[in-house]
Amino acid sequence: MTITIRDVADAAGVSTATVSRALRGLANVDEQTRARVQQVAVDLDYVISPSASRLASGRTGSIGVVTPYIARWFFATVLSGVEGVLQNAGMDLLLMSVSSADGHLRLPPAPRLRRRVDAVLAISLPPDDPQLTEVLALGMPTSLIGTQRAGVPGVTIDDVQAGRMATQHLINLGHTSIGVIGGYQVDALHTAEHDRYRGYVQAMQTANLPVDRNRETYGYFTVTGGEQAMTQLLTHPNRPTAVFVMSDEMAFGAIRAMRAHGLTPGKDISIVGVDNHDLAELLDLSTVAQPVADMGRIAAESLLVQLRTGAANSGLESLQLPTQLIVRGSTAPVA
Amino acid sequence: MTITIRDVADAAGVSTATVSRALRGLANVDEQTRARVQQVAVDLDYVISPSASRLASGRTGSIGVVTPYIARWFFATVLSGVEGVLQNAGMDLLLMSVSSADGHLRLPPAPRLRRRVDAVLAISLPPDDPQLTEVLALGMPTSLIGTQRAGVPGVTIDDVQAGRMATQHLINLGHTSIGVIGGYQVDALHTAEHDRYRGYVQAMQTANLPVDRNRETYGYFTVTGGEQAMTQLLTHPNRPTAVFVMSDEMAFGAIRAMRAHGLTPGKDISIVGVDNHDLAELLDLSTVAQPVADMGRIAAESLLVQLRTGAANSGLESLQLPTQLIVRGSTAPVA
DNA sequence: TTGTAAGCGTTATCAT
DNA sequence: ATGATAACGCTTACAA
Repeated sequence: MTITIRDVADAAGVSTATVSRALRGLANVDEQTRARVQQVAVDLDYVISPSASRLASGRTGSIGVVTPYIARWFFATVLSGVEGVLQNAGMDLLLMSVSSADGHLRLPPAPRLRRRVDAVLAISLPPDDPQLTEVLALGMPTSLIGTQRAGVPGVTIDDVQAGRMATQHLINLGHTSIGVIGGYQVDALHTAEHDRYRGYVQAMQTANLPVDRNRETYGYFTVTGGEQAMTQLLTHPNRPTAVFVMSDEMAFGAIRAMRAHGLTPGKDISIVGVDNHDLAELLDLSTVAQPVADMGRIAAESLLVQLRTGAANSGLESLQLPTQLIVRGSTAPVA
Repeated sequence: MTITIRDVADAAGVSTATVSRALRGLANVDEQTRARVQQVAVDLDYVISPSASRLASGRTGSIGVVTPYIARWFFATVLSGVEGVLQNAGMDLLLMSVSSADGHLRLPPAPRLRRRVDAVLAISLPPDDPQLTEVLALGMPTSLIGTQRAGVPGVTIDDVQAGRMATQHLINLGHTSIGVIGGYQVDALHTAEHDRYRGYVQAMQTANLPVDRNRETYGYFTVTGGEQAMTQLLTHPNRPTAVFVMSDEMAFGAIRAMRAHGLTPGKDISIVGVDNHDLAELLDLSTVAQPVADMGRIAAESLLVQLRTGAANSGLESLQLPTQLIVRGSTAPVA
């Protein structure tokens, strides 16, 4: 019923081995033969059975993308970059979310990944995350996006620099009382937010400005989280005149909080975010732009290279992409 | 090296057949035996080979999600709903984007889907799209999200009603000169935008208001597209006093265009969108909310049912989820 | 360059 | 309830 390599072989008058070689573009196949086989395959509307191929070859031809979120801008944008590259390479993309945020108790990714993918792409998993550790223990090529871990290739931006740029921008505008809205806890090691915080501290200290932990809040990288964090800052005794927000989405929330308090971004308090979200321009938000889709593309390509090279986690170390400060109306000289 | 069902069978002192039954929870297995087998499997850290299982059973245990976009809010949100359900059901999610928007000439989905998934979930593919037709010709269970096609189960909202609600809201506010920003071409049959347009026309005609095609523009469902469309409307001889925009993202662009012209949403021109995008509230945008993540969840669940029932496209017809008008500051009584 | 044939690790049929 | 064993459809040494 379903047509197999056997049928193609018979129709083309060759062996299944030759069909296999011809169709996969291997060398050592007479071009005449190859052409004939290809033609027959098309005529018969032959489609290879991935399962059989995988079983026989040991390769799955698919890569797993592990991400804590799907619907958030950063993750969706990275994912779209990854998808483009993988589809182009003829690889299957197995999408797997890890995160109990939506209530479900999810199985750890490692067991779900075993034997079903050739490589893994992990988006913004904290480098010390035990789930990540388990995945790495699987021993397959792995690439990290947004975070760094020794010995594992990946793509990030220079988060320290991003934090420094954003903060320095505020300092340059004359601000001395500068607050921070982070994600969860800036103390976690090696995460993007920690690095961004370090950049903030560097800039402040270089300018001999006080780093006041009372002006540090967390917005959980969500709009509403940012709104709450900003509200907290606004109700603080001596509120900051400027705030470095570690993501645009949180900054959007912060802007909303300001409006609720009758305050105008840029005019009353300066706000600078990170990402250059699609809507940052619309909201006139100053931000440190990062090439999100490119991060996905490049990480995916690096993974394909690892796969071809055969060497797991070899050679390619962590790559840092450039960021760019984009000044808009949400930041202005201190009154 | 890699441990197989054979190893488990030997260690448990049973045949591979029994191991297979025991581990899959089939009936006709002594519970004592099952328990022992399970224990051995755990001890040996046995993981089934999906390829072998698929080859032998003919089922892939994975479903393909076909979408034109990944990074756009609606699609990413649907996708996250789908992913949650599938992961919960132990199904693999194969993500496949169709769209030449990012430059790549992509292979049609049907050949890429054949023999590698058990079912397909298509997000917002026009019902008359030849690619969709090819996918359906594959004869596997398929579910549509956001569009309807005779004989194919799916989940949508009542787009006619959505268009009517939005428009009627503007009419209720006293507007008589109402423009439209659609996606591509509202003439395409059965697409969401066509239905929304029909709803608009219904409302206008019921109110004895003129439907002026000069006040119909297209924003390609993007922010910048919406901006351009709005700009076009604004530079029109007699501009509308209110605009029904078929998606929030386009509405965001429209708002930006208004600002560029020194106009304020709600005050100078009323704007109502569709979606209730995460940032709609922030931008004070009135909109017709649709339960996007739910659409993904429900469609995925319906697909799982089809898979279990075994009947392709049987029973379950298209399901419509309720929408809700959310009134915010971007719509106000006509001056 | 091409063919032969032994796997690859399950599932499922048919006995027992 | 359990066991033998024939598929499942391809890849890949090894031969020729």
